[in-house]
Amino acid sequence: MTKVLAPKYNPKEVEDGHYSFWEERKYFHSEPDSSRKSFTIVIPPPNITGVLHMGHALNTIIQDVLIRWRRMEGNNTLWMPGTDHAGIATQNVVEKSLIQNGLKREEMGRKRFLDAVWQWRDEYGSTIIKQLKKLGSSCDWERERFTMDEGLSAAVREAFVRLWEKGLIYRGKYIINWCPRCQTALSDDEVDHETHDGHLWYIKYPFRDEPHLSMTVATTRPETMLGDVAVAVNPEDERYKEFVGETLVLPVVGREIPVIADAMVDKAFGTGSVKVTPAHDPNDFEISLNHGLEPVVVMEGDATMSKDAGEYAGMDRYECREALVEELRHRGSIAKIEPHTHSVGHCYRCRTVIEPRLSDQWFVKMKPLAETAIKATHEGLVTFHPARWTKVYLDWLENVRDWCISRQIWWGHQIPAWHCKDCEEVNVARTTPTTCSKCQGANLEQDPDVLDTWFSSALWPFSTLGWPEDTEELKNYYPTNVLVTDRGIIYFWVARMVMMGLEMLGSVPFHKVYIHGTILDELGRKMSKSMGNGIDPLDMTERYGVDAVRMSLLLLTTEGQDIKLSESKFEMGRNFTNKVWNATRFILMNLEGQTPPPLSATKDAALSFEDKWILSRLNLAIGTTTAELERFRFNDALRTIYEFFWHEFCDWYLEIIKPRLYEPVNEEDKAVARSVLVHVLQHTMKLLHPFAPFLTEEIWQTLRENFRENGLLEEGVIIASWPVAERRDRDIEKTMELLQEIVRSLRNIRRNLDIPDKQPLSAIISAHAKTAVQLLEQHSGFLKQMAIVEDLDIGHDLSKPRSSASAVVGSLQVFVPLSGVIDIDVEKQRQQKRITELDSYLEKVRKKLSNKNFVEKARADVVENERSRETELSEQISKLRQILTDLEK
RNA sequence: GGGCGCUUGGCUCAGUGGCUAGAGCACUUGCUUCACACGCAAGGGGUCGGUGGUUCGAGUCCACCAGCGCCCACCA
Repeated sequence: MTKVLAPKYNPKEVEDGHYSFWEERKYFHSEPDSSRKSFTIVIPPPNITGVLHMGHALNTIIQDVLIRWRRMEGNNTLWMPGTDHAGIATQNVVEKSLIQNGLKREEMGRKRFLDAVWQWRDEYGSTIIKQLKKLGSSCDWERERFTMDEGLSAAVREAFVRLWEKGLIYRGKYIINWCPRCQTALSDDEVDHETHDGHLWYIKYPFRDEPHLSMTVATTRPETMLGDVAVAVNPEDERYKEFVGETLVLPVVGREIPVIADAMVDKAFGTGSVKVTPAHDPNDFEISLNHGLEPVVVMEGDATMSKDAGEYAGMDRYECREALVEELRHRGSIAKIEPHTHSVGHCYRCRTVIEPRLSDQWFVKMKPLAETAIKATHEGLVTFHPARWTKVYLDWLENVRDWCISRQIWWGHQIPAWHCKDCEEVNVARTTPTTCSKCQGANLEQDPDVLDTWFSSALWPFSTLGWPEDTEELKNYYPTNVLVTDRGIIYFWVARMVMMGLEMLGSVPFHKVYIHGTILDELGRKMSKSMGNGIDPLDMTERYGVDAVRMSLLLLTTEGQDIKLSESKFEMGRNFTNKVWNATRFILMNLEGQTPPPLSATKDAALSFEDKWILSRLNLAIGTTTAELERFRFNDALRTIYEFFWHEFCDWYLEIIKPRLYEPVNEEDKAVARSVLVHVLQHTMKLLHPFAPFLTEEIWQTLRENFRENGLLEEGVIIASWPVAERRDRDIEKTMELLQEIVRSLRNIRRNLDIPDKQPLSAIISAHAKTAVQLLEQHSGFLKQMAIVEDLDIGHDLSKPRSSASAVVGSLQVFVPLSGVIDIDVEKQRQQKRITELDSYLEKVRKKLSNKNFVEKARADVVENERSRETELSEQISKLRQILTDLEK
């Protein structure tokens, strides 16, 4: 008994069921298997604090398409999932929630706080994973990893120790980026620069020996003058040469500071003389090293002024700025204040203005690592898609600075270094040491800092596969094939993975990097929580269905271009899911519960014209879809299927075969049509499966339920094989094009002359060539049916009946005699318009052909093509002119 | 300051130097036709930001310009 489908596709009814079905069948699971080609993607691990947004959705859907497609192709496919502990972000979130319960991190202590974070993680950390599943992600969930789980933590330690042993990790006192709110160091990449409208304060520093004279320095941060230890000028600067070596007195503070010469000073900026604040500015720190100056720290970690700030101690940095400027103004020390636009660093996690701070930190020496990565990239071992990102990535590697990896937070991988309290030796070890390697003392204390989250992320492609153990997984799945991500983390993540992969395993972690576009709102702005301009992907899946969301996004995904998204875009996908659903419904209804023989059992001779045509087009669609997927052209791949299914299969094939189904000339012909229907449906469902897994699975299973016994579903119960393109028949495709054109021209006449859709026409088609007459006669049934023509007269050089509408199709003429009233003016207008149109084409063609250079230099086939176009166009025009003349009689 | 991307019909976007520049949405007209009004059929609408160049031929390559956007930079 045939299952009757509802007239509308209802995604909600089927989605959950199919997902758990796939999981139960272990459809997503992969085991190492050296006999098969593997295809691996590691997911960009979302933060455990994350909530799914459109960016994740797009990223995930793209990976799922690639994975499902390659799986269907027969690869041993692994999509490795997991989450990232996201050090600072998570610590911030948990701290906030604890504060609501009156709990402060500092009061709780490290151990209790970390317990609370783990608890939070167990409770909320898998939210995003559930959301990824909702989208249909076919990850191997049995292998899910977390950057802080045991195995990955071991990998982090191993990597750290190896780098330390090679001298690629060092510790020291430097100026780093400090977030006063998160109270931790950040790497250069974790600082977002924004342009601010600020001021440039010009402050006069008097000479000690001649207090009525002074040097003027310009600064954007007057409060840091409390920590000034010198004034520097360029050694080449004639204006100041004579002052080098003199002593100035720092206003308000009263400290005596020297005038020094340093090439780092830009003569052209400000006054050409600059205050030197080593503890609070990276350049000044460098200058101080060259000149042996002792830094004066005037600010604490929370951006309040320190005791060395004298009377300003305890004030917030901006409060201090205001008070100090007021004081300077009062004393007459301000020469002038100018408006000044400059860029200000902000913490990428909390937006607080970054403070350069002098402190002890751990660093990775990047140059040697970068060089290896650059080399591997030049050798083509890693390619970017689109290719332009290669340059962005290489530029970063070439100018890379050392990476500050220590963070003064608690949530993360604590640095595997133990400080000996007796001899100050730093013991770096894979396992917790009990005695100092230098003095054998047992007074060891682990470094309190944790590692930058991106340190563990950099190991992700192999730590998730069991490294540093020598696992079967590593042998089978590493290097992975494709990395799919967004341009925002090329430096943070992609480049560092390449470096670490090469350093730890000696090979790149992936061969291709696909960088997809960013999802923007309707106005082209980034979607953000604070602006409230986001579109919630889960809300969209509720309203339109997962497959509709997937297909809509993929139809918008051109190679790497940003996507301006609005809710209405999802209608495109939903409409298509419904179209597919209804075509299936139609097919099932017309199979009447009977099982057609597989197409392979049907003789070619039994196939009719339209059968051969649709099969030829199917083969084209299969080939094109596959080729476009290879190139990461998701929109073109899906558009191919969309076009084929909707505008060829539904619009033409389903329509033309209706009589064969409803009033068949014989049962065999009906059975053949049914076989073709099922064949095309099955193959399109396969092609569509990576894009719309739920819909296609539902249809597949419905077919199976109905035809359990017939061998139509050769792969069993899950869509599991990718179709292979077979031969096309171009002659048939060409004939079809002609027939379609004739049908369209007849429909056009009908509409233009206001003939009701159902009223049958009489039509005459005149051809000059005998072969054309023959061909058309063969297909007269097709024409009659599709254009609703009752009497069709096809013949050699037939003449136009007196009162009739006409059209020229290729070398043919189509006439529709109209016994009743025919509006001559409408018909004349129609013909005139067409003549004008063709005339302009003809003009272009003639222009080309009259160009001697074109005829001589252009490819022969191009010239030949233009020649035949000229002939055809002029013939068409003259026929149309004749028609027009007749009308005027 | 440097780099990159974008500018094609009303809107959102495709478009591998040469098929009459396409699609979805919107629009117009006609259809409650027994798969689908989340539909069917027929249409209207752009000369591809500007200028110059390369070429037999440019939306497609090059240069410059303009507007929009993104990224990078030790702009005291």
